[in-house]
Amino acid sequence: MPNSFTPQTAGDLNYLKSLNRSTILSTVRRSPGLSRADIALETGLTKATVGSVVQTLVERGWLREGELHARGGGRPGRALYLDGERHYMLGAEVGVKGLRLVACNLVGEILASSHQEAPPADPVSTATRLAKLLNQLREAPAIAGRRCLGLGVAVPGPVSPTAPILSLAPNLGWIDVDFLALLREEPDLPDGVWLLDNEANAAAFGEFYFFEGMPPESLAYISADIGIGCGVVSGEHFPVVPRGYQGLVGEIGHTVIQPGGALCHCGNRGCAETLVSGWALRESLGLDIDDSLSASVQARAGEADVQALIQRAGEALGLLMLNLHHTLNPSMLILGGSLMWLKGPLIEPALAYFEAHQNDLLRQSQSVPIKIIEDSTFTAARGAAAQVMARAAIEV
Amino acid sequence: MPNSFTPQTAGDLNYLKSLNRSTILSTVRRSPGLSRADIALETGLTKATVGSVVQTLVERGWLREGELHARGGGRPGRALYLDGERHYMLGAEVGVKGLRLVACNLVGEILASSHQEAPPADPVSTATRLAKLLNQLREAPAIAGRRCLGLGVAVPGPVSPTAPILSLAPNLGWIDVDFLALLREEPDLPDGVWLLDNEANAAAFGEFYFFEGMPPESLAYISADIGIGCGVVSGEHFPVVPRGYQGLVGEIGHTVIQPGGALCHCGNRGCAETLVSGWALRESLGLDIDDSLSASVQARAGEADVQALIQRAGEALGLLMLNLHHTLNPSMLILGGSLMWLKGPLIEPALAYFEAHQNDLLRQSQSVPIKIIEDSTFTAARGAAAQVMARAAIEV
DNA sequence: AAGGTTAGTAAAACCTATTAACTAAGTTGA
DNA sequence: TCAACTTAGTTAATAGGTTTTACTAACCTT
Repeated sequence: MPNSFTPQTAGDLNYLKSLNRSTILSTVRRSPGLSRADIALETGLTKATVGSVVQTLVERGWLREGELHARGGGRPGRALYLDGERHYMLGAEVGVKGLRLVACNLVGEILASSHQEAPPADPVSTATRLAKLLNQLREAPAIAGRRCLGLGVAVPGPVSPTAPILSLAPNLGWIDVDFLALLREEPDLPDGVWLLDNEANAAAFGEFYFFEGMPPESLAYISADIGIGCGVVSGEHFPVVPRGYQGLVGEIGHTVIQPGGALCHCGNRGCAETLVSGWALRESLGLDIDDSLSASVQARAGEADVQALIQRAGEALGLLMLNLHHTLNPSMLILGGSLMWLKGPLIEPALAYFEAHQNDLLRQSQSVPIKIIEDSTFTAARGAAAQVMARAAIEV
Repeated sequence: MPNSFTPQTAGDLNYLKSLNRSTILSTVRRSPGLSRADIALETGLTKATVGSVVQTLVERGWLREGELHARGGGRPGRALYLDGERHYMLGAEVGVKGLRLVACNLVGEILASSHQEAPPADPVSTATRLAKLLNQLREAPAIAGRRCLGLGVAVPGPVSPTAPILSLAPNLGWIDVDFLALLREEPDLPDGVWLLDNEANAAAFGEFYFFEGMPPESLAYISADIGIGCGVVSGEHFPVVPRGYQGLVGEIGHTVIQPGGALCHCGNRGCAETLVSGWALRESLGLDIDDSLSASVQARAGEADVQALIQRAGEALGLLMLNLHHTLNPSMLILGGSLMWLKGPLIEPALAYFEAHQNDLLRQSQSVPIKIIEDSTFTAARGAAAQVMARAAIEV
């Protein structure tokens, strides 16, 4: 499974060492500023072990020592943080409307980014185009002198769970593309970990991995764009993105929520995507793929049928959120994707529907936090970079 | 997390030893008859390690040596199997219509079973009733001389992911019941691992853990009974059942598939359970909870509206299966629960709907195997026993 | 300034898997 | 029939990691 790491079988002691290293790393990532003693307490490792592991991590540029913090009497502990200065990861998204790239550091800060709004053509030329942009990005002064950990690429379609291959991208017209292989043909790209993943999965992973504050137990990221996808993540020290048998985990855009409803481009009727998606809304408004949906909607905001259309789309989104809750039951929901540019008229009906239809099962327990990412231009690209970091961390 | 084990952080070397022990155990469980050398090859451990671990496992009655098998030249390997003679696990299901109990061995064979068809009253008296039945079961001759690994209890409602507490069983009228605590008050029950889980989760786990032949990567078990639930399992050596934030993973009966449809007992409209469930079908046919659904349906099989009702229910089930595929995308689907007694008239429309609505995403990849359990009387109880074994195995 | 408290380090002991060499037990073929 | 070969499994020494234990460091309280 080239796209995931689950430490499930032992082997040698190296395994244990690497396990401890990444456990400590993830402990600091989840709560920056812990001291060696804190880490020992939290992980169950001894102070001595933590001390020696931290030393190597500091030497290799993954951790840095921070300020002292005194707590009552006794020698104050030395705060530890992920070192944001010595490494970077490249993340890219091949989106339906263009290419987006970021370089970010171990803390998830974007050091440099670029985007080029022009739909990808065929896979080969897109690889060439992306390679050029990547090499331009690597010239950025903020990156100078850092080591590159690798490159993650997010794509708009399911990726095979057994190999890093994009199996189908309906909105690009690509089928079974080994995009990383194409990229490898390009000159001057950096070594390191190379990963390919679905755009929603990558975004979900990034939001979880670089979560500000203590991350939830699990998280679902709904990507509302041309189509509707969803990525799921959970796992304390080793966040895992379930992919499923055919890489279709979270393809909620094609769950049927209106039997006998409108015809979807997938061939079925009543898919969620026929009610809420960039594709369906553009269709209903008579727009082209290149037209700005939010601009058009804003321009026609006064028209009753446009209002009703967006309202219905919002309610369908709320229903999807509810169904997701009764199926995957994540600890947190994040809404992202270009549809978020529609703002209140779409989002408010969605939230209202979600709130109004909490049933007995949900009502009695703590309600689920919902976060909305208004501008998710680089969310997937940064998420792909996060996946690179997670993989590199276990090989430190 | 008393209900799950995920080996994620290291600690000491004991951890590693136990990890290797249960890895080897699960390797033999998944492919019975392997030799020590085979295991070494498959797990990546050395022959020496495998040899010593296998020795302790044989001594402790978890593995037994079988026949020799010669493959070409060279010394023949000694086949290894799980030892079905020295241990047993107790599994029980507190169902809406009665109590079901099994004692089974490490291979998943049911050594003894009993069921008592009378709806559970309040939690306390039910615990007393179950305890009596358990102690009766333990007198069975097939169990004599074996060590009991523990007791697993399956219940018809979501279990809190943080504590072994049944949060809500709408069909029993129970709320926040600590059923294991009640059981512990009863005399003479055996020690060992005690677990509580949702009935669909337990069934899913059991079907996965005791799968005949090589188990799929992941599996979803749809429990079609008074309500509709679903359990999911995946994980090679350490199968994991995701529970979610509030224990609602797989509560697909309350996903909405017909907005504005019939009123569900949960308060919402158009839940799947309003179309396909023992509850809704009895309602439509004017039956009591105690009436046999399958008998009534068979008696009225000639009536057109009954036929249509069952047909619609089957189609709703097929739609649920399809939506599940676009959300959790398991490698295998298993259908169980008392609704399966309705046989062809329900199942055929479900399978037909599922087949007919495979969309582009599904069509190009290998289709998903579907297994139907006609008689799932003891499936959940045996699954609960399987969970006990899995837990006990990591502490061997 | 002495005593108390917590943080972190150093060296030895310990434990487990590996390595490498061995024995065991079958098949093949002259 | 027997030597050569091949694969299975065991044994003893080694290596590599974590822990234990004892220590030093550094700050606060009185």
